[in-house]
Amino acid sequence: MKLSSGVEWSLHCCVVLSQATTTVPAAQLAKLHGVSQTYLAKHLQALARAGLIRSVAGQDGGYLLTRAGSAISVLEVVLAVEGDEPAFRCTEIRQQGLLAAPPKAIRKRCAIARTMAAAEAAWRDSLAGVSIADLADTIDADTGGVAMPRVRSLLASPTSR
Amino acid sequence: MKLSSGVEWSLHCCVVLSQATTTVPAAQLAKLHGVSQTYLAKHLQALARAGLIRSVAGQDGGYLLTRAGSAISVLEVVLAVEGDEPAFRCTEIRQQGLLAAPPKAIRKRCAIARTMAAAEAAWRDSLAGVSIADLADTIDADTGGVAMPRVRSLLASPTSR
DNA sequence: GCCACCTTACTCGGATAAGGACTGTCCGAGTCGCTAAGG
DNA sequence: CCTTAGCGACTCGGACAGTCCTTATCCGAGTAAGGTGGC
Repeated sequence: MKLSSGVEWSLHCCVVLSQATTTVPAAQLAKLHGVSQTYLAKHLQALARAGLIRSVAGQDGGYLLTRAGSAISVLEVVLAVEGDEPAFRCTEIRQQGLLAAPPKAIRKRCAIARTMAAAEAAWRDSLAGVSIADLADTIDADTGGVAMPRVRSLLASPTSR
Repeated sequence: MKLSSGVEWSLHCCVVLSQATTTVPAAQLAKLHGVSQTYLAKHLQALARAGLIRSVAGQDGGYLLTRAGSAISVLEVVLAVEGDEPAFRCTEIRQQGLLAAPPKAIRKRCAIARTMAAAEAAWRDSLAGVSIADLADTIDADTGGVAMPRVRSLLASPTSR
């Protein structure tokens, strides 16, 4: 089990975008975080397809959040990048081989699949309870109120544009 | 995010092993579930390395649980197959690029990493609360008490041996 | 002075290679049970 | 009848290819802003 590195990148980018008052190009987001510009673009496109961010083409274009940071959960970002398919996929082993279960038992979902699904639901609930704004607030608090003003300052500075 | 199919196989095998009174060869476990014999062996070896099952070589050899099914959690099986590394790995993006955080902020772990870790902890807690014996009981209940006796019967029959 | 058009530069978007992990397979080393011979 | 040595077959264990997904990259289509010429 491994999460794509794009999840981390996307979450950081969403926090930055939540501080922006105008569009931010993908190239600038890449420079701010020191990651591959072209590969980050791929993940931003996934976020755009999911409707979390919106793209503006042409001069002075870039990306912006479609909603307030407080209205976007971490779960939405993770699912947009990773896909909404469950991590555990039941292949119905119980219907194969010598142990093939009688049709009567097929009424209910496989107990193992239910157990794994319950765990994944707990994971999703945990992520659904945290918003992008919460992340920004926490990061700001961790740095004594320095981080977010600095982000806004860098976004406004024309040098990195 | 995708879990290895070996997780599903291993869990089913552990349920079967919890019903066995003697060793069960890997080949038989594969036939019971209709899966690849050689590939299943790979995952069983992982379970053995984790100390969940023990291998017995030679004639009438095979695998057996090292503990009672009630003393083995689903989480242990999943971690044995998937590895105990967390799904989300923080690469410390906050220290890279133009947004490189001041050293003062490095005292605490990245807020994003903490959020992801908390969700993963919830996932693990959920899986840790279910044992192999619980799975066996649930499967048995789902089938009206037919499944587990049938497993024991097939394990005892010499035809599949 | 105002408007329309054009040029320009910048942006995203999808199509295109390289690497690594999961999936699947094979054969060899080691071990236990059975057999048979000897005491 | 009991012990013991040898044989045989069965078991696991690690080493070896195939395929899919993640990672990384590139160039082309589209678009908005700014400048320019005409009215």
